[in-house]
Amino acid sequence: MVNQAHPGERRDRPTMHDVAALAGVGIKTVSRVFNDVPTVAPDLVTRVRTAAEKLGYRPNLTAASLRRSGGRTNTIGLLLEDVSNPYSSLVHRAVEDYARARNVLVLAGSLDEDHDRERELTRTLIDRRVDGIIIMPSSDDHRYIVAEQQAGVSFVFIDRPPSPLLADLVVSDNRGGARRAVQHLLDNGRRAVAFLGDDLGVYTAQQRFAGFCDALAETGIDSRPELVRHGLRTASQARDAARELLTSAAPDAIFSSQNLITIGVLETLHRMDLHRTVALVGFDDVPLADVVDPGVTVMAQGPTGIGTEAARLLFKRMAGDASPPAVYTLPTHLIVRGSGELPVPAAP
Amino acid sequence: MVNQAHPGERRDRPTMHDVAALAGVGIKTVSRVFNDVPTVAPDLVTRVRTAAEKLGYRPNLTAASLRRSGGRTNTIGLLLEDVSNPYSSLVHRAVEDYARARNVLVLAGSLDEDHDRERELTRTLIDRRVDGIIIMPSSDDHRYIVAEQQAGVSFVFIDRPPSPLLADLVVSDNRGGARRAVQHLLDNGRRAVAFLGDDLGVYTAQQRFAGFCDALAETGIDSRPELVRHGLRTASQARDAARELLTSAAPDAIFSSQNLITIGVLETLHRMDLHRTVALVGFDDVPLADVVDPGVTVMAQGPTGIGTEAARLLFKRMAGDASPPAVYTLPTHLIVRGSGELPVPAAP
DNA sequence: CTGAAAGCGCTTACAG
DNA sequence: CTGAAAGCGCTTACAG
Repeated sequence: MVNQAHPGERRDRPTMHDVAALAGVGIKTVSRVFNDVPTVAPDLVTRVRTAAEKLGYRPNLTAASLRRSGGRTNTIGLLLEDVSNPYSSLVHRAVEDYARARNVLVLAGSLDEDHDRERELTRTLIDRRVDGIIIMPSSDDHRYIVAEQQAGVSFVFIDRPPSPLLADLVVSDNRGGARRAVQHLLDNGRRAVAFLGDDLGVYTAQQRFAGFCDALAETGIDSRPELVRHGLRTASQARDAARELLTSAAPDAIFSSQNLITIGVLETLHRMDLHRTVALVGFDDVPLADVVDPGVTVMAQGPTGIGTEAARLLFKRMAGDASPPAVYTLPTHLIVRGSGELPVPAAP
Repeated sequence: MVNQAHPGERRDRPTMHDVAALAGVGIKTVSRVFNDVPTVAPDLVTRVRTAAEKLGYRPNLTAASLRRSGGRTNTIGLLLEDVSNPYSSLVHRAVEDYARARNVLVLAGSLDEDHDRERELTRTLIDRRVDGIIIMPSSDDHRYIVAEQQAGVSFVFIDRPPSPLLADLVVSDNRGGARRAVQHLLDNGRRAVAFLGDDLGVYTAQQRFAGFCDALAETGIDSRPELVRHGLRTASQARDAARELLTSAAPDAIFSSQNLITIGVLETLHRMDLHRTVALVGFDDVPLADVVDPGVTVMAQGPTGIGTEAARLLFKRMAGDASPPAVYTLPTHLIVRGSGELPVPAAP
């Protein structure tokens, strides 16, 4: 009778010893075969592979990494604001693709802008001995990474700088992109441009607000505090803030500094039937931007480019590059779709 | 002079031995302290914690799991169609939250509907000795998981059944949901309802098409092959297929069986200015569905519910539950927003 | 080219 | 309550 496995019956995993015994070789030979060491005699390779196949042997990579010089686990950590955020998840995919091509797996986690969670998750990743970490940080003090870097863990920051600047940073040109977005509204005849943004403590919000101010200053327009709203974190907060702002002040255009905010603003503009009157440019692209009427003009970032670049830098660091930390600024580009180019109503 | 760390200088990580030596205890005591064993004398706990703090000691969890009974790594794998797909990424977040609350980390990967990639990534996860795997499968033969289950790895499937049914499955009520969606179009006076869907080899596409047929049959409407398009995988393919279908046939309504397809169809309806004439109901919610005019009526699934339920089942299995595999069907719900309820034009 | 011994950083099993 | 020995499944360093 065949040794048929009984479902549910627990069976121990075979180890290198089992394979070695069945193949009639030493375990070191099994190790060589599974690590593709070329100097093993062909007939031994065959015997080992046959035995392994028969036993259903699979090497234990975590055990392997324990003794390996450098202790590399071939795993990297990726800490995002939220893995389900469209922007974050595109970064994630780019990092995954880059890593997978190099036989490295990605442990991803969401920080939700929580300082403590950043520390806690970083620590957890360290305890698993990841080889490197790509992080979209939520805290503003990163001195804790120094000890990890000395222990051999590489870091690359995304979107927001580590403080102090202890590791590479990959960012979009937030300030320049925001300036060009607002300039676009001004070029289209708008004069009372409102700003809706995230908490100013958030680096990107800060930079984009600075770009907003740059554009106004260059054109010689005074900034009007009643047209500015900070501290918006969700689409629904943005929706409410937009309604309040559109009711209390009279902007003729809105610059929304982030995709969730753009979505909230859009909802309000449509509800209040102002979508053909008040111009809108958003920072960061949004899904369906093409389908809404008018289409949403945005200053787009390239999450894929950011993820790929961050992964490239991380692997370079993991390979031993010890040059000083640098900042990599990626360009943004304007996608014109209609909402930013509405005809200005004739003056009364 | 303080022993200031020199940046860039590589420094070995302290181990339990180092902590034990500094604290003047055995390594087993250090182990007990870091595992919160309550029977350690308070002063020893203090000495160990102080020494660990001073050395910057962090336990090596991968080493710990090696000897631990059961060899648990406190890591699970999550294989999705694409981590950057809005639906997949919401499932991911739900799984992450459930796992994190239990001190378990998630290794996520994208399968892109590729059979080989499923095998390959599953194998990679196994080689890292994950405790369990949640998978949205792309292949149609899952006998390979039996050996892994016997070795103690738990599996839960999402969206599509394993074949044969070797593990738990969590799915939306695809067939029933599709039937109700199409019924909704029929209830609103539509009679020539078109179907746009993914490859029929994909389980969900199959089920949703069956639901489409159910609704027509119940109402006594003959199915018309010229109104059906299968094999659509991307938004742009759907966009083109919709244009071709709307040109060649004359549907008065469209049921799009998936979010990317809904997006493609929407683009075409708007471009051809048919969005107020041809009714639309999509399966699965899409972003900005509220903002488009008319709003997009959808039969929504709950990715968060699916992720949470899958995680709950996986942890139950990992805790030792050996009951027979079961199918968990989660309800879908109709979100009425306008596109499915357009007034029917008066007959000529 | 091959393999026996030692060791990676922990936990288990056991003795005191 | 505490610790010395053995072992998890591999790789390193070394001898033949």
